[in-house]
Amino acid sequence: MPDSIAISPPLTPKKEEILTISARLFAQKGYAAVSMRELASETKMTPAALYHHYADKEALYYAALLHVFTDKASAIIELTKGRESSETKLKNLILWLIRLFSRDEIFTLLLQRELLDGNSARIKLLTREVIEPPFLEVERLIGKLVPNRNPKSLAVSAMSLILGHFQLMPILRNLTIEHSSAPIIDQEHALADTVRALIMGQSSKATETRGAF
Amino acid sequence: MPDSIAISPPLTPKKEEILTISARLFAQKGYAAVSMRELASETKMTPAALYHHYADKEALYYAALLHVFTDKASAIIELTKGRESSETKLKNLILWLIRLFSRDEIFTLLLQRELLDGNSARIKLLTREVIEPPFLEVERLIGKLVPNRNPKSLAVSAMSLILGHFQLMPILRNLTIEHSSAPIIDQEHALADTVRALIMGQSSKATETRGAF
DNA sequence: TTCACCTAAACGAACGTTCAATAGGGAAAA
DNA sequence: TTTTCCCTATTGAACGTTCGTTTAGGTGAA
Repeated sequence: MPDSIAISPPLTPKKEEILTISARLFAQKGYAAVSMRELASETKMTPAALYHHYADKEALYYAALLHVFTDKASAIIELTKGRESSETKLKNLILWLIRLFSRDEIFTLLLQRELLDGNSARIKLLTREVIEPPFLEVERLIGKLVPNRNPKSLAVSAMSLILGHFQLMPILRNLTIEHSSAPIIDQEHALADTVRALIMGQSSKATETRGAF
Repeated sequence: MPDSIAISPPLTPKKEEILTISARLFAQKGYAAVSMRELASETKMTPAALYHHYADKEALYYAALLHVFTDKASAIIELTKGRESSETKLKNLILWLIRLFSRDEIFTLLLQRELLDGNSARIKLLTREVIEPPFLEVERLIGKLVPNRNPKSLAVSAMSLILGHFQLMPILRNLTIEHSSAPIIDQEHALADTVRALIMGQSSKATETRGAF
């Protein structure tokens, strides 16, 4: 048994640093708008040194995607194994899912860009590593809690609501909404309440007590 | 009084053709991934001819944005002036909003890209011309129909749900969902039912009769 | 004649990428 | 211990291509 658990990606510290910085740049500006020279400059290397670690720009981009996406949903297992009620599990799962996006901007940006420009293989990676695990668990809990409705379409709606919320963020700042001032943790809980209301099919008073987004 | 109503953009047919083709390319590949030579080739001109009509690439891109976004939400006036009940108005408004995205892929792609890369001025354009008009009307109707809840946060959630649904589309094809086969008009109504259920705070049986997405 | 519209050709800059050369550090040989 | 060797990591420089853009000149309708 090896000391380290992560044996799948044998990343040297240097490679890890490259991928972290590359992921940030690709997330902020998009694939086509980032040059190898800029990546080299940010990682304090020459372009030629970059090519020693990765065959070309696309390989570097894909490695950065893997670095950010792989095992992103692995923490789900913790949430589903507990002794809590299904209702509590769903609540925790939704909150965990929301924090996945709200607390990792680079991850969220890369995901949004991949949804626009990802080819079939990359969309499959995204589905398998990020979306599907929480989706299946949400669907399972809905089947238990709200059996008279279609769990699949309801789970899709829940994911859409969460994703759409973060997609809409840049516009919310222009809609004269008093949300921005609220602490992040309150915004997370408010969104979680809305998602739960959508699933349970009843208005939760919590959205009132917690205020708007 | 001129014959034509649209006096704001005095677009020649040639310019209109340029903008239509440019909007398609920018929507499909993104600003940085489209070259002036490609735009010239698609419009059957030389690059230099393109520069006769637009000062530079950014001006052309912004003009294409204006062409696609401007007055996109003007049809709302028709929906709000009628004699129908507020409930019917809301229903029609939601359906109209959904069709805005589902029946104009170029518009939807440009909007999603602008939400990622748009600067402050462009986000404001997007807000003013596209998002805010239906948003305010949805908010107003919610205030009438569900007065005990926060209209603003509920309207935001409705918009998020719709936008997120189309953002999630590429992944739905990988989630083994039986939705894709359904006619577009049924998908539109199913989504509309979900949005109304979110607003009215009750599960609508319609999502069952119409099936999943 | 004029002027909007177009062309061919080229500009310098930036792009992705390659290559020969070299520095550095640990293992192997002396 | 010292020397040799080797391999990884890195460099400066350059390759050819494509980029956004400009220039000088042409064409055809009013």
